[in-house]
Amino acid sequence: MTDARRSGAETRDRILAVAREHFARQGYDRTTIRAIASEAQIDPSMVMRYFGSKEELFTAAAAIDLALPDLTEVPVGDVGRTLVTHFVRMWDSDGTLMALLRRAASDPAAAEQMRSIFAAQVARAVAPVCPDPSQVPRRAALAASQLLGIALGRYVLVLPPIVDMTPDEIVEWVAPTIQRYLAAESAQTDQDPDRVGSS
Amino acid sequence: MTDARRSGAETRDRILAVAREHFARQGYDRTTIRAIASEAQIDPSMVMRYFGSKEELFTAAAAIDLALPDLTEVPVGDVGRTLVTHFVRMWDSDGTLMALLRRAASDPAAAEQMRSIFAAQVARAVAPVCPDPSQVPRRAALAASQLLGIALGRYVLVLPPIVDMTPDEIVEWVAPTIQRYLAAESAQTDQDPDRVGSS
DNA sequence: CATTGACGTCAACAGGTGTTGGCCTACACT
DNA sequence: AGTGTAGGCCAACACCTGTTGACGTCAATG
Repeated sequence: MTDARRSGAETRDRILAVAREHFARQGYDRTTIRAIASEAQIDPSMVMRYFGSKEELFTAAAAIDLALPDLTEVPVGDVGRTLVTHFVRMWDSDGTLMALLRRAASDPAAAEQMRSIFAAQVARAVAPVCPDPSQVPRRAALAASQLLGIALGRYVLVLPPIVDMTPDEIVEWVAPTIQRYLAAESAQTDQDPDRVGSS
Repeated sequence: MTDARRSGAETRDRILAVAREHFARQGYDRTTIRAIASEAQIDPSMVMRYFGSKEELFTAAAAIDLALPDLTEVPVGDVGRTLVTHFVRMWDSDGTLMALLRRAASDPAAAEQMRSIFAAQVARAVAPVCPDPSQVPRRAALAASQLLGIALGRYVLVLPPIVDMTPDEIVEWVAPTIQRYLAAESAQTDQDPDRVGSS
């Protein structure tokens, strides 16, 4: 009857989109294949046929490209601001990273995925602005901790004061932190307080 | 047979202890009543009798007292350092907070619990050191975001660079951030009046 | 002694889960 | 035409989950 035959690759994409949204909103465990299939107007078995298993579906849905800007082309003093702006924008437009973060909270495999993203993308992008190459991982991790902390508060815990902040306000407050973690000469000293916050 | 009759309140505590550990390690969904009961050497139904439901068991296991120090008795400049030290020590000694954090990642009720802990304990403790009372929630939330971000990186995601840091090193790097969020005159300036670089 | 009540076990229910295999149908190709 | 194949649905399997109720059994209490 109503067969509504569809293109195949098209439904595959539709499943992926719905899956991303569900994973991002409810986390891995509470997301069911049946729910995804239902919302994608398809039979659950089709999800299996396309992706093999729930595990593989998640992996496919959580493939992430942070699309980090080339920091060598950014004035050194603007690195913090640039990164915070980038991440806030990314979180607001795509729930994929949130999905991964949620799952990482209770699944070691997803945590491993986050670690590899961190190492391959964040640490790499951030390297050129750190004073001491040997401290790149540490500085990158500190910056990541603050950025993820904001994401946690804003999208997962929904802490009202953070949710109420505009993207610009977040940038204003957090950028100096990232700037210090990445570019300060040492833990305790700021790099050049007089120049922070130009604009 | 081997009845090994026990004191009651004692087994209740045992269940609670095992539950805390499981919730902290695996999160809420992946923790099963059966597993808890098994490790506590008891029948699953006893867990229900003592706590009513898995939900209530979690609530009982996640009752948290942050035991925050009285910041009015701490030199203003040491507030950041004091708080970071306190939290790092707390995370290392008790997994309860981690259990709650993990669950909050996928369960709105646990997130709500975190919000109330935040409002009742963090915001309250932090209030006296903020310059502008109206900004207390925002400043407290920013501080919380950084502290939770570190917890996330160190205990949940297990980012090597953060795990490798000693508690003292974490304090060294993070304390200035907390200090600025709580006590700085504005987002962009450090608290030291001499360094306020106005244009 | 008898009875009560707390501590504990056992077995089962009811529902939801990922996953599988069989079957149907429309389209493209020979 | 006939045929293969990809897209799709249905029903079921096997398993695990929280939860429940009936049933023991020991100790203390009247």
